[in-house]
Amino acid sequence: MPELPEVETVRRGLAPAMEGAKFKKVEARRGDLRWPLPKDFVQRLQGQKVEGLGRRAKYLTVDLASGDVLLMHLGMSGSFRVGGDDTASYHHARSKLTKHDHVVFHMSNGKLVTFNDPRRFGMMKLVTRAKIDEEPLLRAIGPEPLGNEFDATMLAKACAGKKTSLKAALLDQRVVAGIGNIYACEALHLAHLSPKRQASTIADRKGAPNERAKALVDAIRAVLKDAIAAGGSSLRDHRRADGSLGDFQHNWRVYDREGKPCPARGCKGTVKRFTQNGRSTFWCPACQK
DNA sequence: ACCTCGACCTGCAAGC
DNA sequence: TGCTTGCAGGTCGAGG
Repeated sequence: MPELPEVETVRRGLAPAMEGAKFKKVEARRGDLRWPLPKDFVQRLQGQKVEGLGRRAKYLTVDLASGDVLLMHLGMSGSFRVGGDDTASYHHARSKLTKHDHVVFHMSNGKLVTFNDPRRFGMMKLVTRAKIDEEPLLRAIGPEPLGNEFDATMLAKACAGKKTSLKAALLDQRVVAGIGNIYACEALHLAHLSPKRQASTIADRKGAPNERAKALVDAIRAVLKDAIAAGGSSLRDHRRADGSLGDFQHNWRVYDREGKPCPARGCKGTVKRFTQNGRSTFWCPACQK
């Protein structure tokens, strides 16, 4: 379930298992993810020390002492599992593998980190850190919504002149990083803005932000922060017995709540669903203008 | 250059 | 019970 908050939660869950440790052994059990794993994938990882785990948009970045960066994306159905200390035998560890466990990292600290992805829309790739600014997958990605550079001025400038809908603009990773179908719906609802509204209407003719742009920036920040906080608590308190990461409880306002009462204060509306750019949009026509 | 849509995959729930 | 259909949190790349 990977939009920015989920990926950030995964990053925080993986950090204690990976940072400072080396890849003792890497198993590429199934290399045909979104793109094939490079043939030197295992060789370039094994023996390398992990200096740190980062995130850019919905990508996880693993910085290696070699100067390589392991770039990973969860696609639609990717998740990680952190196994307990691998003091048991290799064969015991193997016996716990399940269907769709495509890549397994045996870390030098005994932790077992397993990537599972039924639909295989996820990906892993090795890039050179010195050339990461040239990486095509990252090059065009817009500002981090929780970073300092993201504000109403930026968002309005990115949306100015756009003929497409506000929701489609939020899903465009070049406009702002890390928002997916759920948090686009959630942020628009919190900001009381219609997903159908033309994106350019959050800016004036010169591209300067109006009140809508400001409300949307605040809403985006709020829903993402809340979701990360929920993920963090889930990581601490409700972590599944098998250590799965990337899957936790949400309390959505409108997403997947078709027919339910609108949660906005004082609104008597009902949550509706319709298809927009091939994807489900959930919203309240009564309070989202 | 912008925008929309198909394609990539598997699993699951709902309907008949 | 079994079959079919539609839908799922992403995003690249083709084509208009």
